[in-house]
Amino acid sequence: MKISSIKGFADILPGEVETWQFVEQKAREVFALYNFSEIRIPIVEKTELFSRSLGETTDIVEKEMYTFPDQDAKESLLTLRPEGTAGVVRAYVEAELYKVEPVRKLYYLGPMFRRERPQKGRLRQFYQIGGEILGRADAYADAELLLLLGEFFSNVGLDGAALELNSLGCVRCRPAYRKELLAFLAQQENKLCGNCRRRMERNPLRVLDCKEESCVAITAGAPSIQGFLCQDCREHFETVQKLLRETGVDYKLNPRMVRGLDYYCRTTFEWTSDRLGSQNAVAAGGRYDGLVEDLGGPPTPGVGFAMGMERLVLLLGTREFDADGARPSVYFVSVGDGARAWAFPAAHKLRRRGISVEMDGEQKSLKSQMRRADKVRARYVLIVGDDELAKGTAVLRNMDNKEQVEVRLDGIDEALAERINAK
RNA sequence: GUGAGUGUAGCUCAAUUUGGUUAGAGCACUGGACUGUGGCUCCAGGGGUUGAGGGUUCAAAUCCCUUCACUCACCCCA
Repeated sequence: MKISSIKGFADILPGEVETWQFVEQKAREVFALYNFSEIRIPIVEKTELFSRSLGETTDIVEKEMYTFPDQDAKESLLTLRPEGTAGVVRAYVEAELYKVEPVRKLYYLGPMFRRERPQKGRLRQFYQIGGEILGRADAYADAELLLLLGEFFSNVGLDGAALELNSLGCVRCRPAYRKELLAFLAQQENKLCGNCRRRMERNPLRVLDCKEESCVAITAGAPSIQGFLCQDCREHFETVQKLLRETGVDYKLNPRMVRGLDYYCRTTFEWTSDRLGSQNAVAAGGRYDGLVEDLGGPPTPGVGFAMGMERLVLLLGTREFDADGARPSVYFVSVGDGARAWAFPAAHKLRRRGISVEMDGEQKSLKSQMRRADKVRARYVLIVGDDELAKGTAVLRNMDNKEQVEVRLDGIDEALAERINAK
């Protein structure tokens, strides 16, 4: 009976993993450029961390988390992290990072878990790269994060992603808007779809995001959050936009954009692509000024984003990345037991000098060993047979230009090292 | 959680409409032509419980039922 991977959990195999490595490397580069430090946090946390930070009534907390009791303490529930921000903030508070330096720019990358029905660009274990700026309330922080993302997308060669912006207001001004919106929706409640009627109770802002045609028509006339922003929120949002314009970042305002997590306030954003099917957000995030305090830290503003790696990889495609690193420098072809006995320790010596060597251990025909060498794209082949061994020589063949020379086995590692490093 | 579509060799697909000998092809793999020299060419070979289980039938990849998996969409999100 074969065992298969479980639904929504995928392997990333050679041929595809190179794209992932490329993306990760570019991400580390851009984070370094903006002075972010990496943080590594656990994959499992207390359930309470997520229910408290994301919001009890969000879909994630209500039905998508992998939650289980710990072995010895049945009362304590654990959860596979469904997102990264909660853990980062928890760590920030727990290690009291704010005491030494309240402003922290952190990034993480790794797997997240949500038990949803898999589809294009959506898995149950999925990977995110995220960045957070903690301790800064100024609009420059928001804009910096957006610039970083734009820079990253251009560095990995992603085009066609569009940025949408909105402001959700803050604890001071959002309630008034919410009330107004609710009053508006209540007037036409019977014309809204069933979903939206449910949304009115949980999160009325979500109704704005409905794709149902009738709902879109109704909400077209709904009051806009923009009109309700308090002075501070309005100025903040205007500054963010001004900074984007000044740095030449294209964006579109989308007053209907709503985020799914309760902790967001003020600036929210989403980078989308129309090539992703229905899960079109490749990166998204926003400000979460109350979160640190909610999790037991001092009042500390924050802003962050998360990016879906499989979605990004989907967009980049498995294009050919320069696989030179995977090319062995030398392939040892040995004919005869004596030759093989010589080849094994010789390969070891070369590898210790930093030269990649592949060898055939099966003593197949010369032809098949050559084919193998060609398949793994070896630069050189060193052919050693018992005849050569007796003479103390070997044949070194350049696989790219077919030139081959006879070389002495004495000091072969030096000779090879020289030749290969010269290349 | 709901709906639809698809499951045949490692991969891409034929044969399913109209049930009928031994389920084919290309690519890939292994070997040979070339007895110690890769790619190209030619030849040969290995590889299948037709996703699984049950049913109908003289006969099932093909028809029916069940189940599983995958995919896409709803929902939601990155």
